[in-house]
Amino acid sequence: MRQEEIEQVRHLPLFASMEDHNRHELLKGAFLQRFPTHVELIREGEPPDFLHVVVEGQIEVFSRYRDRETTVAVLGPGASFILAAVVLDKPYLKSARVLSAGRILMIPAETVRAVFAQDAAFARALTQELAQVYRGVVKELKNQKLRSSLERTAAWIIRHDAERGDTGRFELPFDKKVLASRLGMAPEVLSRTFVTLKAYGVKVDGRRIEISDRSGLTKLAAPDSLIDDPVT
Amino acid sequence: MRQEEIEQVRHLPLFASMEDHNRHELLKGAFLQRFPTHVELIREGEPPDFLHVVVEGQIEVFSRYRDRETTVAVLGPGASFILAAVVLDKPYLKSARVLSAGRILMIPAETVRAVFAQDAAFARALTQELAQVYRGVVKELKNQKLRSSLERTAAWIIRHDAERGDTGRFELPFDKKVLASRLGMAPEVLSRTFVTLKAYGVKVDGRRIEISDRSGLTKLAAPDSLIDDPVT
DNA sequence: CGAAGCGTTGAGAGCCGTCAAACTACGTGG
DNA sequence: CCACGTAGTTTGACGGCTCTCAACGCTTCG
Repeated sequence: MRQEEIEQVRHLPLFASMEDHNRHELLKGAFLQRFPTHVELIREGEPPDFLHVVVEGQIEVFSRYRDRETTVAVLGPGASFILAAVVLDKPYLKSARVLSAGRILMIPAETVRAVFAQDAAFARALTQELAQVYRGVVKELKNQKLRSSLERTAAWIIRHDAERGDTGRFELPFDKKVLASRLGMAPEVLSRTFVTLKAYGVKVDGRRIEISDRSGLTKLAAPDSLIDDPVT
Repeated sequence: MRQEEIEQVRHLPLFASMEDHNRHELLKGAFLQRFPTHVELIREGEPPDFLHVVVEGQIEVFSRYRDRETTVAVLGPGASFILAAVVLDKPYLKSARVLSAGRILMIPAETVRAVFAQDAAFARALTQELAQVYRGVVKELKNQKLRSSLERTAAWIIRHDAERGDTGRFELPFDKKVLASRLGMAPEVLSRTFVTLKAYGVKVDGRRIEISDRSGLTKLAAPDSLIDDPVT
């Protein structure tokens, strides 16, 4: 990795507090790799070779079972993935593919574990990172088990709007097909859900979403900070 | 805590590798408390006060939303819970109640964070523990999103039988009501699912389960180590 | 221009939840 | 020891949610 590239990633929470020479150790064996759309970066069941960090672009994390497939998450810059598999040296539980082209920082799994064993600050950063993502999955599990498709969709719209500054209008960051899978429903169901949401003041035109009756939508979704809030 | 009680918990993976004086520090402020059935130990939304470790008995971890409720996990001896909330000092995402009476080790959250900041071995143990439970929730999310009720129930039976030594017969460890919630369905649905499973050689009599056609059941459930295997 | 993929819509079926009633198991108090 | 109440479980009826299959329009791209 070039010095300039290291500068781009050293401020990520995962690396920020660690000792300089350990960060150097960690990053000197790393690659910053470009990937085109559709490439499958990792495949569930395989042993972990690299810790991946999204630097640019969008990554879809998904999982297969029989002939089905579901999207677990869509990651943007700053997010790392398959950290737990790397730490425990156990097979990936999820696959990942490039949704929109970008660059991925890849750190050899062996190096991550070695530095983890040496650098206490890094170990603590990993703990915090894992605690964070753990809570994220728990929220997603609650979202799935406790809400209907309509509620999940409404809640997603409110949350996504909030992340974009509560302007009441935004563009879908990826295909509806992916959103449907992410929300745990068939594409046809999402399509019909959008139709239903018209009555709640949600206008959908292609990728453009507009919220005209926030209170009605909020009443429908019943947002809950213990499910929807990304920071709590 | 008495010395004798400390002996009972010091060998848990969470405490095994840490320095003696830090373990002492951690445990000296801890309580080993008895709780009767039905008591609600923690309530989602509240700030974390103690790290809880099950020493004896059964704990149901669940979550509420609107007038609904779902069981996230049922924990037995050796399991800790709400570790992530304690580490990050953020509100509990889940509630917990006593399913069958027992004893809980309660370590003040403040102490956990203090020792975490001091003892590198403890920090690493936390990382591993969190990585482990993280993977557990991911598997559960896949289980929910990728399988039908029938498949989840069949897979649960196979897995639970395997944990008991593949004898082909075992007793439900808790009420069917709880199992239904754990598996993500209404009690009535579980009841009907058991009826359907008769055709696959599963006999249900009260709490007694018997598997007579393992291959048929396996074909139905399509067990997947990346969903069902507790150690992978 | 044609092919391929996405999104929408319709039709139909199956899965799942709710409500209600009846039955069972269990523990408590008389 | 029995009567009773409570909670868990089962069953039926019903409706709604969600999935699948299929057809069609639209956009994109080679």
